Amino acid sequence: MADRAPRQPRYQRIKEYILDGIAKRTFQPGCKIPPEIELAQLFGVSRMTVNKAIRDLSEAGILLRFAGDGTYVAERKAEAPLLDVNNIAQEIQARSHNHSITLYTLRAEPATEHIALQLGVHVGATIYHSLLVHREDGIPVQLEDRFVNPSWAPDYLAQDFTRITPNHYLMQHSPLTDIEHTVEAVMPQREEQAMLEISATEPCLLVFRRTWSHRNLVSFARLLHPGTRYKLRSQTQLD
Amino acid sequence: MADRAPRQPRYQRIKEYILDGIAKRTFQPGCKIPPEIELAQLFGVSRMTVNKAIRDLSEAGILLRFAGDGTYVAERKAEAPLLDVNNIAQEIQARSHNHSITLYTLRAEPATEHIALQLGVHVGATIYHSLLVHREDGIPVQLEDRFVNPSWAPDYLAQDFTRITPNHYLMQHSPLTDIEHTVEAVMPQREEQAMLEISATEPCLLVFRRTWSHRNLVSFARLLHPGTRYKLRSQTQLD
DNA sequence: ATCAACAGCTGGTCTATACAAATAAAAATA
DNA sequence: TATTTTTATTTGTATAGACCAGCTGTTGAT
Repeated sequence: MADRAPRQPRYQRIKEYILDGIAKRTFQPGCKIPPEIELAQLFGVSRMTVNKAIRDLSEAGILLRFAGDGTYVAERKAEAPLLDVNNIAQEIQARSHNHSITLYTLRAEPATEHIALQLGVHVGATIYHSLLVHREDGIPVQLEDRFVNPSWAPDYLAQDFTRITPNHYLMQHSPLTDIEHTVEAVMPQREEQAMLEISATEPCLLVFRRTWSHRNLVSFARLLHPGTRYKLRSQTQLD
Repeated sequence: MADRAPRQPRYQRIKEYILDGIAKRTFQPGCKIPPEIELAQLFGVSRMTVNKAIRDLSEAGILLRFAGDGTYVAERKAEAPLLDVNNIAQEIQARSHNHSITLYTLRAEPATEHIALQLGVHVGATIYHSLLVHREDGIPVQLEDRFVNPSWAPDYLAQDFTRITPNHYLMQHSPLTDIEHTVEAVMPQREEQAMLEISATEPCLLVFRRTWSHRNLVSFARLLHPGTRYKLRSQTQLD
């Protein structure tokens, strides 16, 4: 039991070499990197080992491979897709518009069966609940109905959510490690129509979002957007 | 130009064997699949070839591997990230349901101003247009209205889209390198209601998708999903 | 000048083998 | 019985070599 040193695979060094080269601009986006056989000689490994390293980077979208031609550095990085979607305040500010919040509810409640299931707590356990509307230049663009597990955000109720967003507070206190989204189209309920200042016939985008911090399910949010005022957008580069 | 037969790699057959087993419930979620060496004997290939097949499925989140133990069928369906929502056929098959297509339109047309803008061609240029409905066990789940740049998919009109999906054809002929999505909630038009067999009051998820292959804007699709029959789902692990 | 045939390069796949590392099950020990 | 050690199994990594298919640039013919 002496050597607990986790021996690093050789292909790892090659991956680092490539990634370093990209970071240091030795390998610029769009340029061709040395062929497998050359890297194999350079590192003193077999071609298949180089292949493993390059293939990994290719599957990760960092490199583009063309049989008979060569391997190229991808132009743009794959962005974390839906991350932008969560920070609506940032989004609005990026458009040079004014972001404001109307707070409707902020309190501790017992968890209903549905909420308990989503948050992974027992029915009746105390959870924190916030309900607020995000506005862009005064116009409602998102109804945020959020349930938080008190264990991972004890000071949640003490925050001033007319000044900072729940998302902002949570990000600071329990770093986001996992997100789950589901998106569907729905018709708004009566109270929701009022808070979003829309008609009963306007379809809405409903986004459910659950966020984890190191395996802990921190919060569960229901984000409702008027169909005519909001779009989700994402751009990704694959391989 | 004799052999247009795209020789299929051997590991592909092994992947299909596994995926079939999962679809047919021979390999149920959580159960262990045969070890590499056994599959190698079964298919008469070397272990490394089996390794490639299993590794691919593992990286896709369909299988879970444990050194010294074995390979297991993943419990949760690796839900496609929102961006992967492209392959609706695969999604349906993963649920062990029947996927079918009703084709409404497949023809060449002059590009309207809007389409030209989206596809990056000149107004009036000839583009290919397909309109079809995807069904899950006979029930419409997606209306696919697609416009394709003929330059990157010359044989598009010759395909039998009741058998393969446009997406499948495009993936084979111009590997996907970039995707752009926008998502919004809308009410369906009259004709759309009919094709999706829904009522005029059912909100729909409208997904615009543009796909690139090595910088070339290949296709522009408008995907309409009945709100009550479809959800987008995405799960992201950050770090 | 244009086009077709060819050769060389590059990645894609595959083999047969080998050893390492992790795990589970069996065996030996306290 | 409970714990430790051993063994067998399984995946992970790695090699050297091989052939194929697609791309590019060159050569050669028209």
